[in-house]
Amino acid sequence: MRVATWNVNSIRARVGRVTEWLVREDIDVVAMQEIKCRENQFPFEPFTEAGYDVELHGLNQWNGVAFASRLPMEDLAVGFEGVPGFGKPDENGVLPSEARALGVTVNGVRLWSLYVPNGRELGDPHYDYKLKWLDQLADQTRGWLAEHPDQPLALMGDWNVAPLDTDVWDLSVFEGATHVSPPERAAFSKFEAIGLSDVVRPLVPTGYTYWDYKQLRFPRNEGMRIDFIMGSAPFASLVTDARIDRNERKGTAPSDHVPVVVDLDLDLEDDDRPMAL
DNA sequence: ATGACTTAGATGCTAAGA
Repeated sequence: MRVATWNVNSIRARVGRVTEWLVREDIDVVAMQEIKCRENQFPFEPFTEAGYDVELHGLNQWNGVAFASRLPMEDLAVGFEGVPGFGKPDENGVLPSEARALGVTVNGVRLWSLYVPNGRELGDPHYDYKLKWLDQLADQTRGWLAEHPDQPLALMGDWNVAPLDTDVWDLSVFEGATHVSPPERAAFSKFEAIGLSDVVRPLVPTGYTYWDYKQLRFPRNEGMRIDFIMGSAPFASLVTDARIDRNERKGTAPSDHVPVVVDLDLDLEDDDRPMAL
């Protein structure tokens, strides 16, 4: 099973590129972020024609997460329990919830499409929101892992954190900026502490997943590695290959992020399982 | 010159991205 994650930066502006890529690259399931539309605006037809079903969570022109899959998707989860909100409180003091998390199960593998809040600037309310959002996600994931210790799980998406100094092209540019600050990196490392690991990094040690549209960042290869597939131990044991599709940053009207892909061998798990028939 | 892209909506501007 070939699984991918891709911040598409508006599915309506990119649907041709995305569906052509899915077919060309033989992708079974893709988690998308920043679809930037509601369900009644989503371009379903090109996906259907390409053989993919779509599940999505989109509230307005901001954020929005989705899955496209040519295998059956089950157990849809919109957001996660206790997900923090952001913005103007309603009459009950409740902050609006944003469309940043969607879960599905495919072939018994639990998958999440995640769009972690950007944070904007250190000290900005959005920065605190980002840290709380990650903390709550980690807490929920820890509980889920305890309840389903043998089921493969992957948290996939745009994490908006560069965990290593080498995940940005020039650390000095990021002094006092988001994405590299110690609290953000601590929030990211909490996922490793509960048993997840970046399943792509061992197979693809270098390379970025995002380049800003401005200032010739892509031609100069001044990018950031911020899109990750964080897998549980049972998920990691299925991974046979991984890649970052840098070519998708080229050509006409690209997203500013590129797809991250992993290949899973679902039979491998059965062979390795001591209690297998 | 405090901006150099790109997107969507409330469009001829603003907000947001990272």
